[in-house]
Amino acid sequence: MKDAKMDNAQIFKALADRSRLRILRMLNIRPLCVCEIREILGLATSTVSQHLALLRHAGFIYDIKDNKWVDYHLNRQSNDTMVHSLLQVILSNALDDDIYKKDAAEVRTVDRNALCRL
Amino acid sequence: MKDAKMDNAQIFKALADRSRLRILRMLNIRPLCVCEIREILGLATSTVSQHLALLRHAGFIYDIKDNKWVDYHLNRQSNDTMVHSLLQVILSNALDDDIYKKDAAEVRTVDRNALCRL
DNA sequence: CTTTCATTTCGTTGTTCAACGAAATATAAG
DNA sequence: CTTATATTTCGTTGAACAACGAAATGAAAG
Repeated sequence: MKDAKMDNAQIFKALADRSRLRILRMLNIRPLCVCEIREILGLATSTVSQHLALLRHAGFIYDIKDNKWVDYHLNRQSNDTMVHSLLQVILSNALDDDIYKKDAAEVRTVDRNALCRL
Repeated sequence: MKDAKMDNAQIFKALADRSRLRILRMLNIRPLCVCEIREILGLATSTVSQHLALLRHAGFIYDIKDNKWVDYHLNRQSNDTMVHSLLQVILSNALDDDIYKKDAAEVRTVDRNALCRL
């Protein structure tokens, strides 16, 4: 079942949060599971799950159940031109955000097998 | 005095509102004063003024005092690459928004001399 | 089948935000 | 200078939102 087409303003609302922008930019490096994102952002699991649901409804990401974990992927081929263009803008301006470098480093070193014992 | 450089998320927050998106797209047709925008959006003058202040702080628009009125202009040459790209995206997707056609027609017919007697 | 564990959903709480009208400001006209 | 008018600022109110922990779900492991 497909997500209903979203209002322009709702798409921007999905992006109007620092944590969600960080998530999108981290997913550009590689797909991540909820607990990896939780670890890097330092938020409660339930909060991260909420953020991911919001981004998914807006069409920016999708999830793939992989036995134990749920992997979240960037939706690079959105058929919504607004979503597609906005994703481009966000990713190409990642380096302007001071926290991005730190997040990127953590994405590369985080190990889901070590940390997912909440 | 220049506006301080804004956080990425704050820039998106400025766009995360239906009325503000409508304003940006209307200003793409021609500069407008507060009371013209108030008339088209059907909001209180103070509310419109607030929206305009927000968009101005984020760098999307600027204002020019013109004797009786304050004209708001689209800032098409922002030196913030994020702001510049986002404006492009918003304007080029205007036709996807159902209300845009109606707003555009009103922008072309509204007469500030007739309506600015609040 | 029961336990374990990753994730989602639910209910709550404090904060942010959009809206308004009233008061303040600023500027043009009389 | 005084009035009129366009806009901004202020204070308030109700709605939306981000955060949390607890409870529910669902799937793999024992």
